[in-house]
Amino acid sequence: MKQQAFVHRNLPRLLLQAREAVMAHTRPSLREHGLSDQQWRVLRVLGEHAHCTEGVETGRVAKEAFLLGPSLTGVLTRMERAGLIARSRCAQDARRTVVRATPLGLSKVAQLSQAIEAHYEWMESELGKHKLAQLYQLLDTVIQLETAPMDQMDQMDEKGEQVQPVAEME
Amino acid sequence: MKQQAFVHRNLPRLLLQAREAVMAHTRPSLREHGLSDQQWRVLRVLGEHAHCTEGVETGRVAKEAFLLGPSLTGVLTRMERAGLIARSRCAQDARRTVVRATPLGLSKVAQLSQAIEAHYEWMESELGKHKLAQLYQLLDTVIQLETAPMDQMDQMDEKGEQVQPVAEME
DNA sequence: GAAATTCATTTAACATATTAAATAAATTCA
DNA sequence: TGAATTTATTTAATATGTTAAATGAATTTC
Repeated sequence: MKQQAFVHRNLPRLLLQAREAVMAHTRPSLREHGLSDQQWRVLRVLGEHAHCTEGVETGRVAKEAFLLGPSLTGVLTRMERAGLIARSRCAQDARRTVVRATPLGLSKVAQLSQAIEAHYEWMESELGKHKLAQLYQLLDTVIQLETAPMDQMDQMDEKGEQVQPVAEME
Repeated sequence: MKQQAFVHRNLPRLLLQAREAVMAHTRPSLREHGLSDQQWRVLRVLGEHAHCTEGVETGRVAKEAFLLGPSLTGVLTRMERAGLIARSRCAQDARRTVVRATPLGLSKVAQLSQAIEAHYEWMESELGKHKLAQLYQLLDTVIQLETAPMDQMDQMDEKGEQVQPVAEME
C-alpha cells in the first residue's frame, strides 16, 4: 500500500505558489520597465519614503524590501548603473550608506503603482473584499505565530529581532 | 501631506514573509541533515514516489518541487555528489533522465517528515484546525484565480500549462 | 585618549534562479 | 526513408541568495 508520510498540505509550497501566481500578473509590467522583482521592491520602498530627501539607509531598505545586505549591495550597484537610484555616504554616521530614487526611478514607481493598484482592485472584485481581508489576517497570524512562538523565546535575542529571509531569488 | 500610493496590503510580500516564518522552523532541521531548501523539496518529491523503483523523470520532479529545469540540473548534481540520489537514463525515452533517492536520501526523508509533521500538529493546535483549513482554501482560491483568470485566457496555451516559478532562491 | 569592541556595509565563495541557446532524442511529415 | 519539427534536458551567462570574513567607522572601556 502507498506510504502516506504527510497528512497535511505543504504550506510553504502553497505560499510560494500563491506568491508566484500573484506576481505572474505584475511581472510583465516590471519587465517592460526593465526591472527585476528585487529592483521593484527597492524602488517601492524608496517611493514610500520619497519625503526623505536625504535618502534612506540601506539597512532600512534591506529590512523593508526583505533583502539581505549582500544581495542589496549588488542590486543597488545595478540600479545605480541603470540610473534608477543614487547612493551617498551618511553625513552623521559615515558607516551608513543612504539611497534615494532618481526622477527616473520615481516615475517608474508612479506608473507601476497605478498598475498594481488596479490589480488589487481586480482581485478584490473577483475574490471579494471580505475574503481578501481574511487572507491578510490569516497571514498576519501565521507570521506572528511562527516568528515569536512561546517555545522559542529562549532562542530570541532581547530585541526580538525580526526573522530575516533565507530563501528567495527573484 | 504624505503620499499614499498603495491603499492595499503588499500581498506578495505578506506571502513571502509567511513562507519564511514557517520555513524558519523547518530550516534548522534541514541544515542539520546538510540539506538546502531545494534539496529537501526534491527529496520530499522522491519520497512521495518511493514506490516508483525505476525513479521519477526530472521533468516531473521539477514540476512537483517547483524548480526550473536549469536549477534542478545543478541541485541534482550536488545531491548525487552527496550520495542522496542517483540519476539514470530512461530506457523507453533516452531524452529523459530519471532520478531516485538512495537509502541515505530515503532515511533523511523519513526522519525529516516526522519532524515536519510534528510542526504541523503544533501549528494546528496553536492556530486551530479551522483557521488552518481556511488558509489552505484561500490560498488555493488565489492560486486558481491568478493562474487562469478570464481576462488572460488568450495568453495561455491550449494545454493550460501551470505557471512556473520565476522567483525564489534559497 | 588609545585599545578593544560594536556596528554598517561590502567582499568573497558558492548555491540557486532566470533566460536564451545548444544538444540530443523522438516524432511528424513529405 | 530522410528532412523538419517537437520534446527533454543541459550548458552558458548573468542576477540574486546565503554564509562567513573583511573593511571602515563609531562607541565603549580602561
